[in-house]
Amino acid sequence: MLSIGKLSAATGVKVPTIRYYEEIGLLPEAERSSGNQRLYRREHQERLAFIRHSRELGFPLGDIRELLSLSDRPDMSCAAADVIASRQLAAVKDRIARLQALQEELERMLTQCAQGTISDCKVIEVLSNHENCLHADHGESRHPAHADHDS
Amino acid sequence: MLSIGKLSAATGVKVPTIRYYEEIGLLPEAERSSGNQRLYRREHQERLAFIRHSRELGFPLGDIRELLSLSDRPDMSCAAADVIASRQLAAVKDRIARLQALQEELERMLTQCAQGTISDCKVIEVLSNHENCLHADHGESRHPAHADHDS
DNA sequence: GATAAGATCTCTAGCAACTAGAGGTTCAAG
DNA sequence: CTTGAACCTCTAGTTGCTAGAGATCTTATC
Repeated sequence: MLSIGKLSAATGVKVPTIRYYEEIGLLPEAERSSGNQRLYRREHQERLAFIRHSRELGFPLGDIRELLSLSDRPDMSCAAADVIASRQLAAVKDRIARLQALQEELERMLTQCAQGTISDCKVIEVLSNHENCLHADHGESRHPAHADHDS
Repeated sequence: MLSIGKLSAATGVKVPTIRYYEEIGLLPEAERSSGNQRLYRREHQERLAFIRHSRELGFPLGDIRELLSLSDRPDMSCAAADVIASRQLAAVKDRIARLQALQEELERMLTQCAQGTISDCKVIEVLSNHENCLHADHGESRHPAHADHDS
C-alpha cells in the first residue's frame, strides 16, 4: 500500500496529476486510510505507469482512456489498439514534417540575418511577409495530438 | 478602414481571435464606428499578419510580443530578435528529435504486433513497460513552444 | 423608409492537461 | 508527544484560443 507521494515517486507522475487522473476517471478511486488519505496498490502503479508512458508517446488522454479499456479486455482482437497507435503514428509523422519545414524556415531566416539593425533584420522581415517563405504550409494541423506535458 | 470580418478574411485570423489579441494587448485597440464596431487600417492588418505568421512558425505569444516591440524600434540591433529566433529554432529541433524517437517507438510497436488478441498485443505491452523502449527519453521538453493553432 | 439578413458587439464558459495556492488535517520520526 | 512533512479539498490560473447567448448595428432589398 503506497501513499500518493510514494506512488508519485515510483512513477514520476506528480501528486496533483495523480489526483487529477482520478478526478477525470482515468485512475480508479483509491482506497483511503482511516485518516482519509489515498492508498494505492501495485495495480494502480501499473495503470499509472501505463498512462505515463502513453503520455510520453504523445497519446492524448482520450486515446489513453480507450487503450486502458482495451487492455482490460485481453481476449479481444487488438485491431482497435492498432488503429489508435496508427493514428498517433500518422499524427507524429505529420508533426515532424511540419516542424522540419519550420526548422528550415527559421534557419534560413537566421543565416540571412547580417546582424545589423532591426530595420534590415531578416528575422523580422520574414515574419512580416509570408511571401518570403519557401514553405507555404508550415502551420500545424487542426488536431494536434501534441505531447507537451510532464516535468 | 476594414471591419473585423474583412480583416479576418484578409489575414486568415478568426474574428474572435482578433478580439482576443486586442484583449491581451497584442493588437492595439481599434477605432470604432459610430455604432461601436471595430475599424482597422493597413497598419493593423500588417501587424496581424506578422502575428499570424509568427504563430505559424511556432512562436508563443510572449515571444511574438517581444518581436513586435523590437520591430517597432528599427534602429536597434537585431541581436535580440536573433536570440528569440534561435531559441525557437532550438526548441523546434528538440521537438523534432523527440518526435522522431516517438515515431520509431510507435513503428516498432506496430510492426511487432501480430494482430492477435489484446493479451499479446505489442502495442499494449510496450505501453505497459517503459523498459521495452529503445529510447528512454521520449518525453517532450518542459517548455514546449508548440504551435498548435489555427483552423 | 421599412424590414430582414447578416455581421458585429459584450460577456461568460469551455477545451487540454495540468499547475499553483490557500487553509486545514494526518502521519511518522525523534 | 510534538513537530514538520505529507496529505486533504477547493478554487483559480495557465496557453491560445473556440463556442454560445443575447443584444445591437449595418446593409441590401423592396
